Amino acid sequence: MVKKSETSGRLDDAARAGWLYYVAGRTQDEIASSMGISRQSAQRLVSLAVAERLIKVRLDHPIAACLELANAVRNKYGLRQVDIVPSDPGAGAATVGIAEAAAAEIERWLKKTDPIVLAVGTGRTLKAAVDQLPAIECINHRIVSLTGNIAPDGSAAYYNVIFSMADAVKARHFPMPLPVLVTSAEERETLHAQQLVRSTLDMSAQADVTFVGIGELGIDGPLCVDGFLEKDEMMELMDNGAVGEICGWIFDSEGKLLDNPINERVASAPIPSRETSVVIGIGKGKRKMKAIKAAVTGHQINGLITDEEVAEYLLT
Amino acid sequence: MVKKSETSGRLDDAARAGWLYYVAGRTQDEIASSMGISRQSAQRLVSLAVAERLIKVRLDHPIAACLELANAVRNKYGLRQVDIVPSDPGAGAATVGIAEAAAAEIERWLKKTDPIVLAVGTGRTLKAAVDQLPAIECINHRIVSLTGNIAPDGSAAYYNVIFSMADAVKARHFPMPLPVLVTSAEERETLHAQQLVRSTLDMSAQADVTFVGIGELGIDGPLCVDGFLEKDEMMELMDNGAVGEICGWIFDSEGKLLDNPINERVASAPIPSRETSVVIGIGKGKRKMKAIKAAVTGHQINGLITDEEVAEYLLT
DNA sequence: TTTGCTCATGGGCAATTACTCAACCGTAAG
DNA sequence: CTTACGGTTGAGTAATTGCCCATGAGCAAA
Repeated sequence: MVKKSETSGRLDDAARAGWLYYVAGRTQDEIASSMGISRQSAQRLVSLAVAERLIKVRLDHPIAACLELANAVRNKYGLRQVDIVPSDPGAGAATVGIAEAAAAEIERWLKKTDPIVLAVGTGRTLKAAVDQLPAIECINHRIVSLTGNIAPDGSAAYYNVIFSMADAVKARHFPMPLPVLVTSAEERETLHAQQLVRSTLDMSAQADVTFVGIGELGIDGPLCVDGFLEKDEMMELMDNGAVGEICGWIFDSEGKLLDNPINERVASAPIPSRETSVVIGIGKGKRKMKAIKAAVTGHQINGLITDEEVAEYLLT
Repeated sequence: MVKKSETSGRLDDAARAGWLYYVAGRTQDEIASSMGISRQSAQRLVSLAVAERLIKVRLDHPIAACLELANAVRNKYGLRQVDIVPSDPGAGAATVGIAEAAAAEIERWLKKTDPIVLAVGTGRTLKAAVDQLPAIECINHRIVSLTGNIAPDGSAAYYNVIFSMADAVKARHFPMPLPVLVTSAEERETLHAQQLVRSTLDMSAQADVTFVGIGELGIDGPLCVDGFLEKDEMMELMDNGAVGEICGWIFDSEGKLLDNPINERVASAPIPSRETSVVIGIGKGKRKMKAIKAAVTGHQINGLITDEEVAEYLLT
């Protein structure tokens, strides 16, 4: 009781201070005196509210330039939905902006009243987006993971986003109790034949909407950084024309899935049908340009959330 | 074309600047140089984005709703201070939450360094609040009771809170050595003329801040339960339009003190001026709704601590 | 009880932001 | 051509905010 109530009491104070500051527009001095604390403490509470992600900021204006780019990209590649966020010239964090936009889009789907199946892939950008989600209750929806949640070392993979999502969203969650890569095509068959896995795979195939991160290849790409592939395996893949991956499925610059030993070992569910559902890819930045272009060219995805920089590249 | 596109172009710029500022977290200087404008112009664009409500800020915490309600109630009734605590739909205890909030507010006043006079009324809620107070030493302050401390049967009234307060707070205390109700207006005159009573009454009139419980009428209300009024007296009062009481002072649904024999026998000090001091009423729950609405409507109080349920009722 | 550690606090200061004011630009009316 | 006006700009300045640091309270281990 003591420790708990004190901690949450502090968060309550942070929320109150943050509200007074951002919503009511008071200065930190006013907040301090009205809450009976020092200005510095008020400042700390406000920044705590930000750090704890209690404060959500969203921009409610279609910036003309981004809208035009989005239209052009949608038409050129025949996508169902495109969101472009402004590029941040100063650069920096790879998920600034795009995470908020993706969160807004996820939220839009979750707020539907008709029950939906929402599938999620993996990736740092998607994780950042999910972290932006507010608390939502949507008990009618089901959320299913396309990718396994077990890393090469046997631990739960950090960037498996479905668990982060479960923190914020009250809906039924279906993780995929598999490694991301298995040792052989035969092992994959065996594992996928299990009843529990089978039903999750079936559900993912019925997804109404899917959010996936788009990963670039290279020794700095997620597959290597997270230890799924060795450096030399990666080099060989790239020599064979691989440029990107979604949920571990590796594709070439045409967006065709490669017919190689790695893809035979990917235990992820297939990317849901682009005919019957909306599959939204998320990614931005120079390093992902080629992968994104390939994904939209080969129709691995039919929706895209990215930034101006990538959008302009897609239009060249 | 010229005027229109320039205006919307300006809004676009504002949106972009606002995005860079709030979402990307860049400084106005950085925004200025990246957009090729002066720092002042960047600042203007950011504030324009706020003024045009392009920037939506949301606080993702249960307390946000309470703060919104508090603001609305404060504005609607012209109150100086409003605190709203979350309603606890499940639990029944009438003092859950509100007591802690009231205690925090009392503490805030007691921590002031300038000497103040703090007046207290009576009531179960106020008692519960005072029980939440930590030990404080504030020898510069004076605490004065508005109500008598003698019950109808001659015992010390349990819900006279000043004695509970004395347990926790080291400050000079001034109880009111009177019954709550006397037998006639004449007796009240006589008692109030006593030197000791006189000086306490004078002090209460100078209160900087006052905390009072708001009591509902009815045969289950405090005046009946504690034996101050008989059932038939209560029925008659209610027939005459009485809906609530503060320190025994009975008022109608407009918040006007009733001109009746009961009020002539109330020995409590008058409620301190709402012009010169802060008078904070405390109460929550369905049964007190009418009384609370009357009290704020008739400006018997200019501050309020209550719960969401009552706040919503006050706004209808 | 002492010691060492963590963490919240408030003071102080530098960075950042908001506001005021005079000047300026383009336009339209006289 | 002049004048008045609405709106914008940059400079300057006051207000506000972010951050570092010394301090002290609280607490657990010795």
